[in-house]
Amino acid sequence: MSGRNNAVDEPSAHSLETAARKRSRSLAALGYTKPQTYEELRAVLSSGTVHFPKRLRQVAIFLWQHPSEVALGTIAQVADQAGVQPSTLVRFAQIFGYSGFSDFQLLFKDRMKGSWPETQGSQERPAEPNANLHFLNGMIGACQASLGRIGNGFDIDSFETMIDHLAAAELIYVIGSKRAFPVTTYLSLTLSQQGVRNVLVDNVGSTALDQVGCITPRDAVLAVSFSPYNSITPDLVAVAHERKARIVTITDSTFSPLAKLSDTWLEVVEQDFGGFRSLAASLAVGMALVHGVVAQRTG
Amino acid sequence: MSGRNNAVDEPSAHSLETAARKRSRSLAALGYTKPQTYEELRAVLSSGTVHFPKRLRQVAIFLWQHPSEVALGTIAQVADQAGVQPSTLVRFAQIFGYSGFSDFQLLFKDRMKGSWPETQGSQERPAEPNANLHFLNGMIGACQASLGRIGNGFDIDSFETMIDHLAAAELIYVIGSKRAFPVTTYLSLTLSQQGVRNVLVDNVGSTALDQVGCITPRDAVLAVSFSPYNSITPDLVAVAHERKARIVTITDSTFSPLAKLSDTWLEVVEQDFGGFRSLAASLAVGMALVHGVVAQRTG
DNA sequence: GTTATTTTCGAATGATATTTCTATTTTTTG
DNA sequence: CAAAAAATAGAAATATCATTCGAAAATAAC
Repeated sequence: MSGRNNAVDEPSAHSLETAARKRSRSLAALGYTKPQTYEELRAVLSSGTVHFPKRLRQVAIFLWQHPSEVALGTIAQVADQAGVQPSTLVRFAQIFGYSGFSDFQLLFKDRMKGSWPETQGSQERPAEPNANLHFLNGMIGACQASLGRIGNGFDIDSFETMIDHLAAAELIYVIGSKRAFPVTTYLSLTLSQQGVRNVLVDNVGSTALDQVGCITPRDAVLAVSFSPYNSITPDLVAVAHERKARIVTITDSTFSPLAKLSDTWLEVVEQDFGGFRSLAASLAVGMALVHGVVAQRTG
Repeated sequence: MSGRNNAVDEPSAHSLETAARKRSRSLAALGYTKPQTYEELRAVLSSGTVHFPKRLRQVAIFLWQHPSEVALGTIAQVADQAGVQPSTLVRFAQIFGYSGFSDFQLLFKDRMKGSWPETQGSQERPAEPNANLHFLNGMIGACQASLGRIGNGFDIDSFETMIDHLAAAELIYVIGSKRAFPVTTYLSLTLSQQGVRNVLVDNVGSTALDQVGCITPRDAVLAVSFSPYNSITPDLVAVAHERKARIVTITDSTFSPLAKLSDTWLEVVEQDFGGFRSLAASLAVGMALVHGVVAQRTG
């Protein structure tokens, strides 16, 4: 784990000379550039252009077959499993132009995270010329990742139950603050456009508590809340709970104070990029809820 | 990464005594057994039986939402991302009966090793029997399509110019109604959180016209508008235009009345599914704008 | 409002992991 | 077959990491 930040690949006059003299052990001197991603590494390995001696070949094969072990393990563990010395792994990494194993291992870790190289380390990104564009792409990635995750362990039963509750309600109260507010805004608008009567509890004029004070047991609450759960939303939902309304919730973890107040809740985890969080998944799920309610009422 | 192999859980006479004396902070003494797998841990966390103080709750939420970061990172990296001290992570692990973070981290690593190789292929979506689920998938598809289209013919120059205008403004007015309102809400919130002063023109109390009446030539307007363009937004932007403010716009066609009023505008086309329209692309682009403005102002 | 308890923070410490270096073995070349 | 070059293993050194501990802050109880 000791990633050093020493500058490595400046071919000084001396190193060039040395390289020439000893017929260069490093690929860099052969015109190769060090792979920046796991895929690039794989491509190089499979190209067959490089011929390794026994132990290094052993390493290459192991990396190829057990990438996750490399990502998760320490150098000692990996070396052990591959049947070589730790130093052999370091040599291998250095042949590809990395400062050492830690540096090399980041390829495998990044691959597993499936996300961008987490702007840790001091390496600049030469591929993306424009910083703003890079952020845009990152944001798009975060949105798509959030959307993609909806499928994993999606609780269909809860989803259906939520639709039932909302469809059966006399009046739907839509509650959410801060980051959740854009979501509730859109849900409320869409509900209204579809002819489903609803109240958006927006706390304009600080009247939210009075509004929820009108809730009856025949009503339902659609609450949206994300961590950190320090907004007014839990308080409002608590009131609704006391007044015996049905409560359905979209939130991002079981630790949401709303989870225990709700009749049914659905977990939707949004990804962020550089601290800016996506809302795509919550909006999609919310829209689907609205659609389901409309379908059930009219069908 | 320092996984110790010290035998841990032999409850010596002394440790039992100690535990009893200080009313035991660990769950083990409460009859819990330490979770052996990631799923068990998740179950315990979600059971809601454990009540954590602030920082520990923060940890729990982070673990819940970013398991892969925990598996791949060092304690310092994880702590940093979760916004707590490294020692807090150790405490957390110890509450569950582990000797320390390394031990605890093995849960996450094991779970990653198991889940990666198998379930990553292209699994087909088994013809959705459920109508509601079908709609959800359609909605997700619409969002992803919208996001995917951003790349095609994206006008980088306009994008940059918009950032310039907004960054140079004394005060930013954010305007958008109906479907665009969720977008402007989120943009305004994020701007404020980043320390960029802005006014969200929400027309509460029908004061929008009066608000834009205060615009000066040193201000900028960030307008968002989609077809049909029958909202109040064009009127408001027209006023801003008369008052000589810089106007930048996100809209969905050249026919938008805002196009001709704007100094710069960007086309973002959202796809819809069954009449329910995505906002994902607009949000992503909007976030990127905000990020750019912040970067330019602070950089 | 005060006291007692729990929780958090941050620096010091102890342990582990990674890298470097050198002697030795293996391979290649003349 | 001998000599030179390259590759390897293993141990020592160094950087990094995880953990502990005491003081300070926050919280809860009285």
